[in-house]
Amino acid sequence: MEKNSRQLKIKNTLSRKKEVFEPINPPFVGMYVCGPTVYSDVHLGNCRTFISFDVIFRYLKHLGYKVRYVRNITDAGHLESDADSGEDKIAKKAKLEQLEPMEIVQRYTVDFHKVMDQFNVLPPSIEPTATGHIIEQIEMIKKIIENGYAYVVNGSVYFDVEKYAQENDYGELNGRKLEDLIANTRELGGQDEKRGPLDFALWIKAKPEHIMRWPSPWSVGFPGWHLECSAMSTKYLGEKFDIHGGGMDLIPTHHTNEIAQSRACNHTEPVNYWIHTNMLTVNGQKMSKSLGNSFLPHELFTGNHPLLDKGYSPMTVRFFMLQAHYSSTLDFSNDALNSAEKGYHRLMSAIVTLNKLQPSSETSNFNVQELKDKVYEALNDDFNTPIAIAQLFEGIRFINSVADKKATVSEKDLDTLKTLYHSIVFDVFGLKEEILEDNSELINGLMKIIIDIRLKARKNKDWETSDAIRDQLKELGIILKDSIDETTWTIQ
RNA sequence: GGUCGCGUGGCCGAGUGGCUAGGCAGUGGUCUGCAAAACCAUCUACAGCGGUUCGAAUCCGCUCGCGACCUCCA
Repeated sequence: MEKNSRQLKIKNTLSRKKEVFEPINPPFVGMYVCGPTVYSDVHLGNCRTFISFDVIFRYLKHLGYKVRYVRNITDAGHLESDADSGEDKIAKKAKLEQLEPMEIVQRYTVDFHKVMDQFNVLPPSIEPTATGHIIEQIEMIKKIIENGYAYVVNGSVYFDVEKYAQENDYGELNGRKLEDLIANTRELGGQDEKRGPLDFALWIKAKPEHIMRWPSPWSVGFPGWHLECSAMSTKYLGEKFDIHGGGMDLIPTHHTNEIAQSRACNHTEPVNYWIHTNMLTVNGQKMSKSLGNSFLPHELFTGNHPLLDKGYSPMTVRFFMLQAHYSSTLDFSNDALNSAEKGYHRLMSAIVTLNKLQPSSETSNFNVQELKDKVYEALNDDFNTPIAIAQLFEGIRFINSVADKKATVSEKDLDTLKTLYHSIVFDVFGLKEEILEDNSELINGLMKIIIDIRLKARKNKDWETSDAIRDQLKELGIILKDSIDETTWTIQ
């Protein structure tokens, strides 16, 4: 393999270029991803982001890096609007349902974990919560004030963007000029406390009716949304760490402000590589809660949604997402999901076939090493899973041909193939076998008896009986396949 | 309005200067009692116009269409 293709390259939002990945302290890698705000069910767009970063996490580990992956839970401070005057999302929901805010947080955190588990997303190394880090956030605000980048008004603390922008490039992540940003700011009510239109809250004094509140040097109140990520990433990954990720809709405000806060506090660029995932779309439009076109995971799994013909399994959906690059929009449709379902089954059954394969010759009539190189080349090129999958499908044709005795494979190549498919498909892509594995003695014994009876019927050309057995088993979800020398079965 | 991005064959979706992406669907064949699966072959492309180049889906310009952000959103 070329040395080039061995190196992992990452598209960095900061530079807008693909850069060779060089961790600060190899083999350690610090990665922070903005997690969910747990005030309602996760929708599928969120899931796409977490699945994308799960693959990135898995691949980095596969390459031998020791990754500390921090993904937060936002359980306070996320307001309804960015005017810093709206209600806290959690508190609002709590009021609506007459529950403690922490009951809301608990319910949707549990639900979130359950969905992540269904998608076979690995838990992060650390999953810190905003409410668990109020002290860290207060300390950070103190420093920012000391450094002169924040001011206090009526018990609330605001970040001074214009002051910051005098010495720093505020728009370095979103590529916009300060004047343009200011020119495009809408006049919003409730902003009278802010000096500049781009200033944002670090600490917000709680109104009397606000139920989520903590004491601070400035007021009894709560932290601003952007602050938690800066405080927690600094605490667990240091003032400067390797990778920060999230959905691309976080670029213009959340991540831009995160950088500003961190720099204002620690005087250093906090992140080397920014990775942003693109949106999931429905009929070409961004899937979002406010547009009402979002799917909940369980609606997708069960098919219980007006836009869906049927349900699709978590692994089908995961595979579907991996067939597109994380940085492209991905459009949701029944046709696309159906194709993905079939493709996923083709991949999985090829692995079952591969597991049973025996070396058939001293040589292989397929370049297995080249296949392996191409798969890694693809993944090293900014985690290009669609290309890697395409390569795996090239290999599947070979695997099936060997099984059909139309091609040969050497022992060494067979080993390489098995290792490649297992490590990429299961370890890196995080896919798993969904077909029910029931290898109990009883079932296997029963199936052998049934297949033997049917075999006799077939030898006697009693097609009526043999077809009846096959049809009735199919109704139970057991699929029989007659090949030349044997009949195999699978449970679906 | 400002900033940015996109437009690929029936559908999804890679690819950024010259070599078949891939999946699903279709067509023909092999295999098969049939079915399924599999294998082989094969069809449908690069929004439009102009430019650069020996050569462009790929670079540049214009036009048209779509989207994202600028308001909470992964």
